[in-house]
Amino acid sequence: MNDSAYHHGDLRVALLDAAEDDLRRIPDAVPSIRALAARLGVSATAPHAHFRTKSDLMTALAVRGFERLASDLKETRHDTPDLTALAEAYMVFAADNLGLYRLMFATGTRVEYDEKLRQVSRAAYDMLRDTVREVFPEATAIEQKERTLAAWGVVHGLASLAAEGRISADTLDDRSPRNLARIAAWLVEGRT
Amino acid sequence: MNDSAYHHGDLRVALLDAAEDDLRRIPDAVPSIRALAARLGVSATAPHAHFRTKSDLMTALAVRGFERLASDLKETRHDTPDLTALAEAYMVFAADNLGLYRLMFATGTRVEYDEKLRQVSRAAYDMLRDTVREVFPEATAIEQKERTLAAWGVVHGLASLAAEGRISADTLDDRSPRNLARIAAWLVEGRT
DNA sequence: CATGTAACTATGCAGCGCTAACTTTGCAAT
DNA sequence: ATTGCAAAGTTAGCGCTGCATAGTTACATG
Repeated sequence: MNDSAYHHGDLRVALLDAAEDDLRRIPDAVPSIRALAARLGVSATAPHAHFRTKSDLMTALAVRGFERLASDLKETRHDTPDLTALAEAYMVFAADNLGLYRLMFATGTRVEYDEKLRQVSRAAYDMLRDTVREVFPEATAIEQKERTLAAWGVVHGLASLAAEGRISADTLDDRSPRNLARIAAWLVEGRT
Repeated sequence: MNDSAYHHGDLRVALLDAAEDDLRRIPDAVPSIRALAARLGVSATAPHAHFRTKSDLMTALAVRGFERLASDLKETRHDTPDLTALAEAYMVFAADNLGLYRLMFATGTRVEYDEKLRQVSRAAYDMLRDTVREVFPEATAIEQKERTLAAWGVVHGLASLAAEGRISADTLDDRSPRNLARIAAWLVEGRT
């Protein structure tokens, strides 16, 4: 609430915003703490007061990512269970937030060590689980579990492959999020 | 062939071996050139004569990874087309070569800029494509393409999620490569 | 008004990738 | 055999990184 040199106001949020902005502009580069600090006009070690390690900053960033992803998924889901629409929202998120999406599933981002992260990533997963349950109401509990996991796998797999540029034009003509979602949902729904 | 201080013998291969060994021992850490050089008893900049940049070293490592993956897949495939067996070989490779597998699909590893890398990763993909074709001989060309991509997506997706520790015990009881492969193949084959 | 604490600065360390200039070695052509 | 040259390796050094430590400032609270 104050713009004097000291006490930036909300450096914590400003750091996350700046990092996310960097990630959006150059998805291939991992933002550096020092560069973020310089950009915000604070000393190189100021961020350390808000994030003990760089990993903590990245985890906080991933948390925001999962919150936004869950929010996006929720928006498409509230009316009627539609696996294709849900998958498309997922693909669009991955494509529109490439750097952030990579970070969310990066090696350094260890779900098991951060309760908040586990919570929000679980929330996104539950969205998918509920939809699968509604699409296959007659399936056994185990089948629903396995189909949910398989659905997550194919959606995340295709999104990741697309994100890393692993799907060549030769492999698939239309590599749009919409088409990738169609293929994923087609497989999960078991059409032939 | 010579162990004098100069002319290590085959520093290039030794670097790749050492890096792979590091990756196997600490899958979460990216090997540093300087540390590799120190371990091999050469100066910090000696590797530069064989790999212009670190990215080049990583790419070469990824190439070896894809060669081994393709070789593993080939071994399971030569007799009869079996999606489950192929998927299991994939899952086992990912689990047994965690660090290397991550590297192969890491952001820095850009298939589009390295002809050799494109070639070997394509070879692994073709293995999957051929099996899908044999399992669904009556499908149209487009359907085969899409099912192959979907199969790759679910196999890679589940392998990645497992590799990053994203599948909790609550989500799936048996997280063994074998069971993950079973689920992936089950989805691809369209059983209900 | 005193004081403690959260937020920030300054300094410095070790490690990183990479460049540049130089030295050693082995091979190949004369 | 000698020479010349390119490949392989060395040393020195730059700029960047994350992080620890110690000191400083500002605000909130008694």
